[in-house]
Amino acid sequence: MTTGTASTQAYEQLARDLTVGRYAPGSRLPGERELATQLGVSRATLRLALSRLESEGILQRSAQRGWFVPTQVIGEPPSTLQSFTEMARARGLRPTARVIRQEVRPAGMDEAAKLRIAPAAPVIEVDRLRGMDGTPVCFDVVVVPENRAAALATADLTDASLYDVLRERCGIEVHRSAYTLMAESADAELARLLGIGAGAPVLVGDEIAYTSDGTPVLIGHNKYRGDAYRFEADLFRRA
Amino acid sequence: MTTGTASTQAYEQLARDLTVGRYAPGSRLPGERELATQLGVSRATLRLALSRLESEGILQRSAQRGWFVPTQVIGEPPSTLQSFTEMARARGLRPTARVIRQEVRPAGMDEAAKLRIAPAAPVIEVDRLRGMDGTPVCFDVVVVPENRAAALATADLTDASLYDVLRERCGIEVHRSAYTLMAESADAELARLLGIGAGAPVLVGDEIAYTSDGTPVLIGHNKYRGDAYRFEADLFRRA
DNA sequence: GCGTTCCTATACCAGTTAGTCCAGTCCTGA
DNA sequence: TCAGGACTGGACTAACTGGTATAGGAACGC
Repeated sequence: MTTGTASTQAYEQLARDLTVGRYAPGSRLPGERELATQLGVSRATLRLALSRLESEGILQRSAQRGWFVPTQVIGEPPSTLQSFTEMARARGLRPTARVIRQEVRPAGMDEAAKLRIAPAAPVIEVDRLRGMDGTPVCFDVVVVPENRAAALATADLTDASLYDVLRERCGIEVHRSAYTLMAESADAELARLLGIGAGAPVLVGDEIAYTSDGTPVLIGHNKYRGDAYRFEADLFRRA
Repeated sequence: MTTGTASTQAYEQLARDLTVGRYAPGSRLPGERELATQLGVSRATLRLALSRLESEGILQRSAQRGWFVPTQVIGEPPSTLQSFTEMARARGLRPTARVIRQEVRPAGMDEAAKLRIAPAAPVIEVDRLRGMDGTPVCFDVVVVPENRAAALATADLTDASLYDVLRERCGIEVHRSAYTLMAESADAELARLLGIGAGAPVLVGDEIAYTSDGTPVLIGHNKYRGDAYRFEADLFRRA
């Protein structure tokens, strides 16, 4: 006989069976009761071995369904709206933002149409230079109706997430954004702000953000350094 | 697997698919039997998830007919996968495509990884110059595993929709694509093909397309003229 | 002696599965 | 116009699943 406790032996036997390919990836193992009988241990002991295999990622449990051999496939994230701030943090970088302009002014005709407000109704415009770890990456213009987000006019938006401010200070929860992306060349002013050469490629994103009831609440216009930013999304094909 | 019961997982998966626009508003979902298979749960479990979605107003049931996505009052179409061909037709333009290269070659290391095939396994590469009404708009490289789409190697892809050919000739239905977009400058060769100046901005899209069971079937690399193409998508914020 | 640790055995619970049967809906072809 | 077949969701059952709790036996160190 071998050495070790019964649960360790069961663990090792299962690990062997799995590496040897006794159970196909994606398949379900026999039930705990049957497996325990096969291995000659009690169910409680078997479960210790199974839990150990799960903690090592060799097995996956699914309550009331069974134990499964993992498939190598990892699920990709669905297309999701991620703010610049969140994106930077997800990459372990510190998001920064320098406010260049922050003022209340009358809405232009197309802005009013997009935001479904009266022409020349007051809007707040915030221009910011956004970066990661201090390096400028994006020039960002945001326009919000003043009657919906008055607090934004005076809030300190330096290094802050605008989405966070909208949610916490104005009670506005962005749910969906219609995005348009295109490639342009940087003009002299933008090139200076982003620290790139004039004519360098920039990724231009236009956004209209909506709350969950479909009300437009924000117009965004972002110009990203072409060499420092990517845009990712999942798209679905209709059945 | 993640956490929670199977029915909760099915519920969450369906909710994700719905917010992300996998099923169009007003459309019918696949039958319960097929949907259960797709989600890897039994029909009874699926029905728990469906009932929960119904109680939240996310789905509507119609006995003996099917499950329907409620039509939204407001809102533009959600992010949906639209081929170049479809996009051109939707704008009343005639999509064109000139085949520049069409060959079978061994897959590179990263291609093999993305397509989950063996390194150096044969793949079909198709390079095309695509346009609308004859004006070149996009240089398009597509890589597909040869064992899944042998017919593609010999098909005439001039002015054809590659997605259509994949579906009709190879039985491959693209369901989801992971997209990455960035801005670059055109090099001399690309500038010549697209008829733009060297250094002009181009919108570069990288795509990995999957079937409904999550198998990667296609790598796409598209370079669009910055002044002739926009990319549109709807993004959703996680609940 | 005692307590600890590991193991066995048993029982019950809520969730899940696969299967069957039914009635209503829809499409197609005579 | 009508009949039939294919498909739909609705409802139900029996068997099975892992999750949990319980009680008791066996080996070991002190």
